[in-house]
Amino acid sequence: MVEKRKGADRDLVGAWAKRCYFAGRAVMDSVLRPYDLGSVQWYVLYQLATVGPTMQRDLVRLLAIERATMTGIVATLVRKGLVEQEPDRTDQRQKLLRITAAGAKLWGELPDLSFIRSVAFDGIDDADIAIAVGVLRTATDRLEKLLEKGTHP
Amino acid sequence: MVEKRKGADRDLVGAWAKRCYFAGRAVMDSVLRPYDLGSVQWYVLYQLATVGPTMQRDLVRLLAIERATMTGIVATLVRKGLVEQEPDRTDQRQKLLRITAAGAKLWGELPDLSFIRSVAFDGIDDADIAIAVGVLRTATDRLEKLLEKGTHP
DNA sequence: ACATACTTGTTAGGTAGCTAGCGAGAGTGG
DNA sequence: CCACTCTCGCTAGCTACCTAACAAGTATGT
Repeated sequence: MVEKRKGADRDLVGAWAKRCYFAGRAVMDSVLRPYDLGSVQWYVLYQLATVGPTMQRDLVRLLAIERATMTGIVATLVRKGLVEQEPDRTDQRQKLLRITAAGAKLWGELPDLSFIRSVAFDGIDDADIAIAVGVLRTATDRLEKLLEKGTHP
Repeated sequence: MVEKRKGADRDLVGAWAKRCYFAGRAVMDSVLRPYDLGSVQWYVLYQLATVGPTMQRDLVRLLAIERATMTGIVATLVRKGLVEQEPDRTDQRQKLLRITAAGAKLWGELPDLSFIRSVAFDGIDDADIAIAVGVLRTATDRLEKLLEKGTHP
């Protein structure tokens, strides 16, 4: 009876990964809305506020998004006056990102977001969470490799 | 040594859920690009081709997206001539979606996408997949409930 | 019968992702 | 030294997600 439809959950991992991602982002967005900040903008500010000035291309790698996507996010933060962008002295192609005084002030006013993770995962067995991470990581690796091969003749 | 940092994986579930979702969508998009179709457009076509004419608001519920998002996706499919949209006779608010001849023809030419799930999950223990689904579902439920309470005073 | 409330879809505007293609700067081989 | 290639960021244009506000149609309560 347990074997009713073997592997039926395969169909669901992707769907739930999507819904979980969007649910988490929705909570984050709703907390950040009063501050007129998006979730990825928050992450860039987090990096610049807690780690320090960072090269734009390093942030691209950290967030695992495309260069073009980062361009837009940085442009928004610069437009709002929260972040400064200046060319590196030795390599003029790269740009260094630095939080501004206004950005640091806003960062100080933002609420702590760690409650989101608590709500989502408190009480769930750590071993189960480790298994979930393993499944997602394996699937992602395989899909990303497939994509590489497919596009790179 | 295993207990090094209890619950460290909590920080990762969200990140991997996101990457897994985007990796899957990227593969889907790259297969569908030659046909000038996006992943959600594919799903709408799938529904209309295999199940039959469907009310727009039912599709909204099936895909768990907002009405406004669906408006855009349907508009694109109508513009391409793949789908027809007509008001229901008894309830003029609702709109019925139906695949067109051109849509059915295109549907017949599309490749099978099930290989994506095989690549992602083949060889992974079914029990582990079930656990992953459980973790994602639990976290999603809690986040969605939190959001409901927060926005609905 | 009519005011009120709910449902459905649309419009407007914003966030976050993508590809394709360009240009400028930096590195490399002949 | 010059051509070639690679890297980094930007632009343009697309998909897919969201909220907020509105209009039209339906349902409901007095």
